[in-house]
Amino acid sequence: MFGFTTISIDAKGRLAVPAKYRNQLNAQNEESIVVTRDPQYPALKIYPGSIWKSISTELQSLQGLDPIVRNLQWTILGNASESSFDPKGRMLILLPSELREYAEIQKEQKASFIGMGNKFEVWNDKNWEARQTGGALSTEILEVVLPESLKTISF
Amino acid sequence: MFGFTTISIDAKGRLAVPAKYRNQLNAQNEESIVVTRDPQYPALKIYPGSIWKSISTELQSLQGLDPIVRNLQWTILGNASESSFDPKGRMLILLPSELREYAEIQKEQKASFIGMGNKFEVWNDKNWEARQTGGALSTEILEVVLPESLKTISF
DNA sequence: ACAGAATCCGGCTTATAGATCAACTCAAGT
DNA sequence: ACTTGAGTTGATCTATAAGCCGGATTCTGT
Repeated sequence: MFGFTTISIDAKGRLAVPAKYRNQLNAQNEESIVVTRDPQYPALKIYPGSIWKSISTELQSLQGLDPIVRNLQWTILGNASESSFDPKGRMLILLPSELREYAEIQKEQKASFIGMGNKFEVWNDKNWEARQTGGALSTEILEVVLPESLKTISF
Repeated sequence: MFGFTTISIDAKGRLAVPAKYRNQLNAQNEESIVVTRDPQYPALKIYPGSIWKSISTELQSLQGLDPIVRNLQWTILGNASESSFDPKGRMLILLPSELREYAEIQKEQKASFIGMGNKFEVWNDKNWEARQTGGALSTEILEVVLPESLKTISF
């Protein structure tokens, strides 16, 4: 589940998961996926159900006194939205408007769907292109110094 | 799997893997290969399936909030494209247009296919020649300072 | 509570990109 | 010179994305 595809967001703010990834998700018996914020960049993360389960469990189990940890819990857990396959094995995700805003993705626009192995990212395609060529994003990159407790989680 | 061959990209942006390498891949029971960006130079990397598996697994497992790590994940995982042998044992790879652009390889042009042992590289043949003679590439080389966590991965 | 409006969700159709299949030419070796 | 295999080009076909439409459901305002 690698590589990227340019997809279009329809007039209703929906995103269709590209078939090549869908097929693999089906093959792995994944029944749902979860969309949430990327904690650093103006982008969205998409996790297959099983991956989400382990990441969210790990995040929840962390003690909540460290401000960075709490922030991560809010942004990742608090913005999660689950979708599942339709009876024909297709998947059309309705991106909640807060997530669309966060990732600067408008309706009827192009977006980049990026396969990162066990998870995916969705970018406004202009931002993705800028990233690829080393250009500036419209939103600043956050500098994050991670506490030890997070070093083992790969978001 | 060493040495280099000059190959040509056809009008549709396709690349045929030279027979001498193909045969060795077959002999090693490799069933697919993965093309992706070289993280430093305007060139493409081609990994046999098994090699790709270990590299991509290592990359994914790295903690994902470090900007350098994420950049590597994006460029390597996010640009990967898999191909497999056809029934006759031949292999014709369609190079995605973004990869062609990145490596400055145009349709109907020559390219250099370089065997590096357990992986291959594909260069615009002018750039390859320039590299060989110490001349300047048309695109600057990126300076990359690798964090310790990446020192063990041989891309 | 009801009506109207807006939003959400599924089905259908069509243009297209990409994968497969096939054929031709060239080069090399016997 | 003939045969075989490789490289290259061309053609076809299938799967998919995306646009469109209509029905259903929820929300809102009166």
